[in-house]
Amino acid sequence: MKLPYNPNNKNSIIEFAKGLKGKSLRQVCDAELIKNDKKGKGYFGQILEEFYFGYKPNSVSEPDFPIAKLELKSSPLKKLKNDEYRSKERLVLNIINYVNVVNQNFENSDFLKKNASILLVFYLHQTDSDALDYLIKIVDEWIFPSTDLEIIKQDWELITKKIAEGKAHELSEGDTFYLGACTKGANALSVREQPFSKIPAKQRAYSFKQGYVNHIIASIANEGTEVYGKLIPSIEVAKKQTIEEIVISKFKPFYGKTEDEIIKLLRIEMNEKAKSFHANLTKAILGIQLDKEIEEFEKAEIIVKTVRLKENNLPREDISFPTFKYEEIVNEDWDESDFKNILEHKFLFVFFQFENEKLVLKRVKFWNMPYDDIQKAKEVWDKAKEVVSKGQIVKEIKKNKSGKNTRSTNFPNKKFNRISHVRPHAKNALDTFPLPVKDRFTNQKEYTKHCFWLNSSYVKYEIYLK
DNA sequence: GCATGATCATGC
DNA sequence: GCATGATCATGC
Repeated sequence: MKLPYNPNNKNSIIEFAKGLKGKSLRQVCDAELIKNDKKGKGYFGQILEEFYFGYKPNSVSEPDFPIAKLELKSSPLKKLKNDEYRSKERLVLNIINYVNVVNQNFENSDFLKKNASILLVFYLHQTDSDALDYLIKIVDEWIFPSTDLEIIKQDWELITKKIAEGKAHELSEGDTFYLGACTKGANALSVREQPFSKIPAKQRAYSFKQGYVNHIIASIANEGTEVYGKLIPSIEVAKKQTIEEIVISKFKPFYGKTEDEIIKLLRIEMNEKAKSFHANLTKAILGIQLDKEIEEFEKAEIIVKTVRLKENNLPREDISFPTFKYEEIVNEDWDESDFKNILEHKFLFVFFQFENEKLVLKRVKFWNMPYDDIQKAKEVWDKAKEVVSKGQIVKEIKKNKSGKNTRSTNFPNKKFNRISHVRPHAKNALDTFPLPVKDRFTNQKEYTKHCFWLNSSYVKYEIYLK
């Protein structure tokens, strides 16, 4: 069959691909040829390859168009309330071959051979419609900007190092900045061998973090770049220092200083009462304008947490995460859960400590939860899911001295698990989410919003003091 | 003094 | 109006 483009010529492929813009697969492919027997996640991509570009999907380590050195990737978008587009998820690339990768360097790696130049096709995902009807929004080639490539190289090297140390089974997305090692396979049983350990490791693929994909979308659309401030000023700096080193070197001069002293040294005006005070202080120390977001943090989806320690090094408060919806958690699998997703992020902790009633900057620390601890935190999630599923949230209702009702629950508390617990996180007791199953004790169809918390003792011993 | 239940404040 | 980061209040 003669193709309507030259598969050996990059420009020809890209020009042909642009014919997809504003269309759906049903509009551009011969609908007669498409059998409706393929469903699921990879369906859009398979139809795109076979019935638009006219080649059979394969899984070789070369790019999809080997002569033109171009890899084809399609990925879903979601629409925000303000009509802007964002990536619906991470972008999954080639599977990591644990055995081979330890003999490669970045420049000759399977990863770079396959993904140095990517033809991206972004479509708008719609929950209830057929993949053939998804509207294709963005079609363009993606080549890494040089500073990004430097970060990705460092990420790739860190992943490779972990495998070379026999720790492929401990890989986690939070280990790296832009390029992650995400699990890939039908289920948790999808494992493969690793070269320096007998422990089977979960099958993983290289992936761009969702935040990085959003950045790709924004730069293709050529918009939104003015809302970012850069941490890395040039490729020369990127080659010399990691993001981690840059951040720590900017904070270090302020270690041991009080908040007031830091503000004076930075010569900035700040409202110390403002809710955003700590976020702004972090930006100011990093040399980012207060009205801008930190580009590298957004791309790497780094979660910044400011912690105020008591004199005994214990955080004054546990650390909260967003509330979870009861109706969602009962239908979720751990692997797709919001809680696991958060725990796989990279965090930047900024530790202040009370000394003579004043807050002093102690240190900053990049951290991501070790694989074993994520497994342990799953027990808290499992328990919370069980309690909601069985309608067994409320354990007891008591009146306190002032005559107010106080309920105790069966949600996992601090004693249940050393890492995390579940507690209310609401405007007040009447601020609720609907329940999938009526609560047996109270007969209520809704319950006060709750969320997962990180135990203060865990933060002290496993993050601050380690 | 900590664990647990509950709530506040700001910004979008 | 709500999500989010942060904090308070009570009882053991």
